[in-house]
Amino acid sequence: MSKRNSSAALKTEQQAHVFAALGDPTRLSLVAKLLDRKPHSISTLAEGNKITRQAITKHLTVLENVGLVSKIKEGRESLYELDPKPLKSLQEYLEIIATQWDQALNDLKSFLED
Amino acid sequence: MSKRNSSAALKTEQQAHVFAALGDPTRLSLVAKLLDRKPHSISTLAEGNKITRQAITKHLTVLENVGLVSKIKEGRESLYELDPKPLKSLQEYLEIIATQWDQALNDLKSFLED
DNA sequence: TCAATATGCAACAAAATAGTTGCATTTAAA
DNA sequence: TTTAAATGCAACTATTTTGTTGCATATTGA
Repeated sequence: MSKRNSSAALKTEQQAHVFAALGDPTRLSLVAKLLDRKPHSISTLAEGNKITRQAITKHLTVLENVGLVSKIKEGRESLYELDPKPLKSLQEYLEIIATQWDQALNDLKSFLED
Repeated sequence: MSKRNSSAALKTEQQAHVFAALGDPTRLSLVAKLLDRKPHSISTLAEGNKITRQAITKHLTVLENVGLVSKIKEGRESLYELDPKPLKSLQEYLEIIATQWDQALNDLKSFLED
């Protein structure tokens, strides 16, 4: 079919993984904490949470597996920082969807005005 | 602290539910099929899928629970159609995030240019 | 009315998730 | 060199998810 080069044209499968990674309140709040684009240690990210540090580590691994965060070992701590690419991709994906339904509405409008 | 009235200011918890609903390849493909904004029966939506109709029904229920689709019973069939509001909300949510990280980059830039 | 179509419902099983606890390892600091 | 801090790793449990099968119910059409 049509050829697209933008990152928004990734397979549905891939996008679903990113959606899934964001589909947990704990992980979404972790992403929110990382929005300052600065590296945060696991301990820092685990602060204030009700669940254990180990659980937080697992969530960070999930985010890392879909490329939403990257991990850098520095001294005795592991620093995580956000990678905006997958989020950008999702944004574009939703834009495409929005375009499609706007198109559907316009088609309907044209039809009704006929 | 700042007050926002847009639907993008919903709780993280709520957004996470929508992300989770989209975080499954089968469900995401169902949403794609519904993008024409027309009502589709369960059988129609199940066509071509490898999994059973009953499984599709469950996925549709998940989508319905987060408000992404609505169900209308017509005769002997159940018609599902897309509701774009939650998707719009997600889009705005991602836009806010994008704004935040752009801001972070600008702050960094200003700092470095100092 | 009878048969085919479209769903609904419920019980069940397998697999993935989310979280915990306990202990080992590595690094920084007193 | 001790101690405290930050993680890593593994085993284990509980819950949720995903999907199946079998059967019942409701509708449409010949």
